[in-house]
Amino acid sequence: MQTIEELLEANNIRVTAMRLLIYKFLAQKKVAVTLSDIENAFEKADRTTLYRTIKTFEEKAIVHQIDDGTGITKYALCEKGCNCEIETDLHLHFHCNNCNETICLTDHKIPQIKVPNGFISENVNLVVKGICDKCSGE
Amino acid sequence: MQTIEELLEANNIRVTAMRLLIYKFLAQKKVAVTLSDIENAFEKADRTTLYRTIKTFEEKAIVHQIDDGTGITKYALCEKGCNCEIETDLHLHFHCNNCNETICLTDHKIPQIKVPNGFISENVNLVVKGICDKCSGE
DNA sequence: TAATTCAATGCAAGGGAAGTGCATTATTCG
DNA sequence: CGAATAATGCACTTCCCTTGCATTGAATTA
Repeated sequence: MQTIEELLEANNIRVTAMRLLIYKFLAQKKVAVTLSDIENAFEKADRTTLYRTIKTFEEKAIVHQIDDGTGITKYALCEKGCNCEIETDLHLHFHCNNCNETICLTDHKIPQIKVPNGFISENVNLVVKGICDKCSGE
Repeated sequence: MQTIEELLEANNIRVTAMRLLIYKFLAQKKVAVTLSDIENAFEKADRTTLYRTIKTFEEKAIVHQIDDGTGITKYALCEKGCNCEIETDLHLHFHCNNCNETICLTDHKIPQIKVPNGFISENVNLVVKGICDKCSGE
């Protein structure tokens, strides 16, 4: 088992108290979060610090960005099955219209998409919108 | 052949000079445009007017909104094959990483996407990113 | 240990896009 | 024509993203 400290160091990210807290917050969350979500969770911290921390995590490929169509960027930890640094990896995200949460479905792959002649597909961003399991089950 | 005036009236949109110009601008553009694009094309007009005109077109279902992941909302005219008022219609858009343009591929349908048990899919937003035909052909 | 260096953090400010309230102008209808 | 309603223009606000710069803190070296 790898500690968070080891994980950060393995990705060339200097370990600080703030970064450990932010990582734990992301890990505990099952859904993708906005910067404001993180901001509300850590009222003591400055927004800029959170912003740059997320950017650092993104550059070091332990976090990836999600655009679910709400207009606000969301972030989620990369998992084992999430090879988002690889361009051909096909992301699938689910956005719930009821609870407004966005979930990363790493084990659901996207089928091959056909594009017209002359077009070169490098990346696919797919967001399915609807009702999530929590909201539909009640 | 239907004139633009007739088309607007058929959709319960009052005909004004501004609206005709904006419609023509959208029709002449092959790609989806941002509000700023329209703003730059009509420097005389106020941004609010353009904003509300697009909103009106959207409500009357002659324009649809596209979220291509750039963070800026884009708009495109609905065509015959574009039944975007129907929730089950599957939009497919192509975003060129080179020229930064977004194209509406109405004749390319999206395959059925499987979601986990308990999830209800209502809508699918799919953006393929890569190089468009113009940029790849040179 | 003390001094130096570089990264992380915090504060302030700016920019862009979306959206709203209200007055003014234009259009439609009686 | 005159009244009512819609469209337009102006001003302003909010929200999110981003950057510059000063300060703090950690690590490295003499």
